[in-house]
Amino acid sequence: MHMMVEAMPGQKLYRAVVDALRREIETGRFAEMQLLPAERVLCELLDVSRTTLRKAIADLVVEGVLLHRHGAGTFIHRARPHVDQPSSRLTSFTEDMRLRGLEASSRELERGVFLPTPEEAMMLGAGPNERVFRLGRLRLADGLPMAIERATVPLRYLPALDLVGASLYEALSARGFKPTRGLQRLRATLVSDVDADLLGVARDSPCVEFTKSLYRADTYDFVSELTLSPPVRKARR
Amino acid sequence: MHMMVEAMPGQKLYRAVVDALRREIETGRFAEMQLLPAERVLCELLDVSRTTLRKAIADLVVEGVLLHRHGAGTFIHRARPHVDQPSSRLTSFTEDMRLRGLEASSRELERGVFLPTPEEAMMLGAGPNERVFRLGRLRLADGLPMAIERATVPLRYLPALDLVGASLYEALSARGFKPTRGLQRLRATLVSDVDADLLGVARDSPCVEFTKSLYRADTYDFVSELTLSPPVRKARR
DNA sequence: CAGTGGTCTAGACCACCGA
DNA sequence: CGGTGGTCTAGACCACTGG
Repeated sequence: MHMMVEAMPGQKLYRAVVDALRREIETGRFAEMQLLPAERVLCELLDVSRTTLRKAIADLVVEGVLLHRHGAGTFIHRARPHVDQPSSRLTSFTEDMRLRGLEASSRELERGVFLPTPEEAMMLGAGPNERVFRLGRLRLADGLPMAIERATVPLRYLPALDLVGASLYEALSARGFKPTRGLQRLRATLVSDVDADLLGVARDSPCVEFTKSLYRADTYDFVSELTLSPPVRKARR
Repeated sequence: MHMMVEAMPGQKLYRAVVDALRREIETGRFAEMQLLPAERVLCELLDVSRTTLRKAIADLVVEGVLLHRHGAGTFIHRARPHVDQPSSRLTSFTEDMRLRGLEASSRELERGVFLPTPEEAMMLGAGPNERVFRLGRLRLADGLPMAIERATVPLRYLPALDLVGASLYEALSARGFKPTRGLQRLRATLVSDVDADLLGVARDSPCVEFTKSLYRADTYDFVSELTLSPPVRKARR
């Protein structure tokens, strides 16, 4: 009856529970169900403590798979409106441009392994000596520079570097890391000299800086993007 | 020696611990410190179980106040680059415009208590009968419509409605809810008929829809914003 | 009211960091 | 190695939901 939640050595029990629950919800005996069995029932089924079970459930709630309702029960979040692919943002530039009738392209600016800047170390929660992978791209629409995308991610989350192709997110996904939640800022700022040259605008031009921090479970990485207040040329339809 | 963490009746103990820690970090005996005392030490100081203490610490980590480092300790996140006021986004329109040399203004479109749409109910994790407060504003720059901001928040997170002034975030903060993390989407879309009229553009004009979901701890609310691909008139400096 | 999730406790052991 | 945070347990009581 155990529903089998044996944690492989080195694996955390609650992660095994997360997997087990996800499995049962998607294709197992909880498929078709809208309401998860009560926690105390699940504890017996899975043979884990309630604390462990709740830790697992909490993860799935953050993921958007489950939904708590205090005195009512834990619900399975079917038909979620925001299933957004984790990669949707990084690929969306192309999509955005396409919908405006512009052709998107990009030029790689920087790619490699570095020591994090103090700011990065703080944002990533990484040690000052823990190396990070950095990828910077200039984004163009119909050949016109539109944005600069930068992504920095602690090395430990990445597979072999030569496997990192155009999409950093694919590489992350391959390792099982799917950034799904984020903290973001959007604010006016002044474009730096170097960035100004790249974008082909006068330095100190007003710009919108968009910084997005993605994190997953207990850790996170971040993506920063600098978008020029559009050099929109002509109305398009 | 207790450092006084008595939870008022009806208040959760770990919230009291959160407050106590925040106080000590900002102006108390942990000011100047970079490394928080060990958890087992804090447990004795505060006279709470380690579980409760960790729950409190976890909240502060989510808030960006503290930072975990496994075998090393729990650090105080001083000089955070992203201290963003929770209200920064909602007020940032004004700031953005100011930096571009434009004068920002706004017109209130909608304000009141409603039943949530099914989509909202799902996003907010609210019951279909739980009422929500909704606030919509048209944002203008030098009198020109630039964006539509909408915010929806479950009523239970708000104080008396007549206390909700121009800033929904201030009202939330007053109740101790500080949305600090978010999931966001940014995508190209077509502006709806009504919105098109409001913005004074032809319907089906290309637009960028920015949807931001803010959540706090175990629940969340959301803010949605629609920004017109700028009707930029003339270069400004 | 019975049943649910939410909080809290005390204690044990594991995994990691740094000197 | 000692000290730190991370996981896990078993059990208790509180707070809310719904019929």
